[in-house]
Amino acid sequence: MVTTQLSEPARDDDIMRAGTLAREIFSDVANKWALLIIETLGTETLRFSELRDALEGISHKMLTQNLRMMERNGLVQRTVHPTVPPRVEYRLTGPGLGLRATVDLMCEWTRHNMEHIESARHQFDT
Amino acid sequence: MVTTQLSEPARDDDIMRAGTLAREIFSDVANKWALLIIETLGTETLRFSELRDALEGISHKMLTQNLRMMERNGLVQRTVHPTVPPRVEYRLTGPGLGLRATVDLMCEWTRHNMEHIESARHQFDT
DNA sequence: CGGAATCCGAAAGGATACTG
DNA sequence: CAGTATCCTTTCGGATTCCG
Repeated sequence: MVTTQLSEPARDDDIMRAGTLAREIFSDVANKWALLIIETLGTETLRFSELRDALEGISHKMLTQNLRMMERNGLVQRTVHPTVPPRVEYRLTGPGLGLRATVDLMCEWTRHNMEHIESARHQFDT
Repeated sequence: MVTTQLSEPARDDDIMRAGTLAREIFSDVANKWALLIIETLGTETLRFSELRDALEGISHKMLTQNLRMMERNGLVQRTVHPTVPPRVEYRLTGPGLGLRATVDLMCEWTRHNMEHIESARHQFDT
């Protein structure tokens, strides 16, 4: 019985293999709310409530959850002003801004292709 | 009582508002498996089983589900060869390849920033 | 082989209430 | 105002089985 595996051709994106750090980060990043938060923040500094209002449809819980995760990954910086009532502001870090550039392109792609996609859907649904 | 709202400054990414077609498409696209499938397909033509093997960790069900959705959105083309056993091949369409360009950048960003992210995580977890 | 359908446990996510 | 915790419903997603 042969249990040793012949090593694969090792494609460049093999780095996205399951269980790798890259795949884990990608899974954090490649989710609807995280990307929309990045897009909404842009180059601005926004308060928690401003973000919540801008991101229609997000719940209080989802917003805090995603902001925590993004802060942990060093994508957003969280600043607490010790006033009363408290004022907490969020803004993208350097890496966050870098990621934003790619998200911008994805949004641009969406705007540019939505007509085509809609017609593809209608055609498929028959 | 004033119920009419003063119209907002109308930022450009207001197009991603909840309930819009753009937001809906973005939600389809901005998910882990869809993006990994796009990245895996690249410019190749792959069979269902080849895709499943390449995408470590995806289940039979998730793969079909995502491929159906992506086919419906016109991102992938599905070709059935009427042989026995059947042979089904997938490849990115024009729009799919366009989206792939942005996903490539996102993967590149991940590779480039993973060290920084990992240290940010360790620092946060204290 | 690729796909559909079923079942079922796990996880996501909303609503609410409470705290500093 | 921002955040946490709790409860509870919905959805996700894996395992399995059957069909072309």
